[in-house]
Amino acid sequence: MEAVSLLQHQVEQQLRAEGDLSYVQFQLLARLATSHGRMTMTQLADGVVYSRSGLTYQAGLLEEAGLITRGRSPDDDRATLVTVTDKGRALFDRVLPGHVQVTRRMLFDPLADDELERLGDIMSRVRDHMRAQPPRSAARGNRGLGPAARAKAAPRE
Amino acid sequence: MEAVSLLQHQVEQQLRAEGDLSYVQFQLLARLATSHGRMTMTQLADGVVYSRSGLTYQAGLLEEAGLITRGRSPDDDRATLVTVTDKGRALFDRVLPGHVQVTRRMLFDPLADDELERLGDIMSRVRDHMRAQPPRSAARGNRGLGPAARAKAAPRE
DNA sequence: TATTGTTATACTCTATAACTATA
DNA sequence: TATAGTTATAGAGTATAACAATA
Repeated sequence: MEAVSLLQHQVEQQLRAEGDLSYVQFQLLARLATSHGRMTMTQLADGVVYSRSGLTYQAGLLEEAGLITRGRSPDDDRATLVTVTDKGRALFDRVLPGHVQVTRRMLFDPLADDELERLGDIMSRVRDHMRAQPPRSAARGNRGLGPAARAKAAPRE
Repeated sequence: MEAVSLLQHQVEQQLRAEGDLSYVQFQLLARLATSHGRMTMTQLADGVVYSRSGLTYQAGLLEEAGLITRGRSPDDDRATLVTVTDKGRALFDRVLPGHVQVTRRMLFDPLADDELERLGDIMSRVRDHMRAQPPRSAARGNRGLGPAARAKAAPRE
């Protein structure tokens, strides 16, 4: 966990310094820039964010910054389709090399090839296992964000 | 990173539900409960927190909750010695089993013994490597919290 | 001069609940 | 009745800068 914390911190520093992005924002941008077309908010949220309102907030920031666009879906009038703008793509492209560099320097460099491969295998399996875990509290009004979101627990007080 | 995110989220849920603790607070408590005597704020911060004020804030919460005590160090009048109270130890003991259970269920269960061992080896080495990395911006007024803290970058604006 | 720690402050982010609108 | 998304709001947490006190 300490290694992860150090990595996350460094990654966030780089993203903030070179693109004024949080890691969550970078992930959202990466999803959109990597995918072909548009995505709904729900699709976009999956695995990145644990509440709907959290995504709305982040999407609001990204839209305000001109990195994404939101519009009604023609298929489903309830859904919002999110698209990366050229500016968004440009920012992603501008930030990505530094991100790769940090990741490499911090995580990949000290590992031998077979170790890195093994790490990937292990963590992929762990991820799949976690996604398949039944949520602890399957509270109502809290569905539609995938397994990760559904794992959200009861209110604090 | 997704696996880590899912794990962290579940761990935080458990700690919040069973002990009303954040993960940072749990880590601080764990350090103190595990160590024999008292620790200075600086020692306590190492590897857990990235700013002095952040630790002061968290220590304030823990003290207010009666989980720790802060007092002047006899050796160094600048330093603050932090001690776990009985209540703090009790809370840690109460929360720990659930923490172990979550960790086991989410992370350990899907792995074979040798895989878990390998994961430990790999991540330990990664951690050591990261700790040894030279900070990107060795800004002044930002020392004394160990390598992790020193990695802190320039102000945002 | 450097280090330890605190405080004031500003800001980011997250989450719950309530709500609108569509399927 | 369920789902998609937004809004209002409250609260937790973090970090910078300025500061006081000691080494």
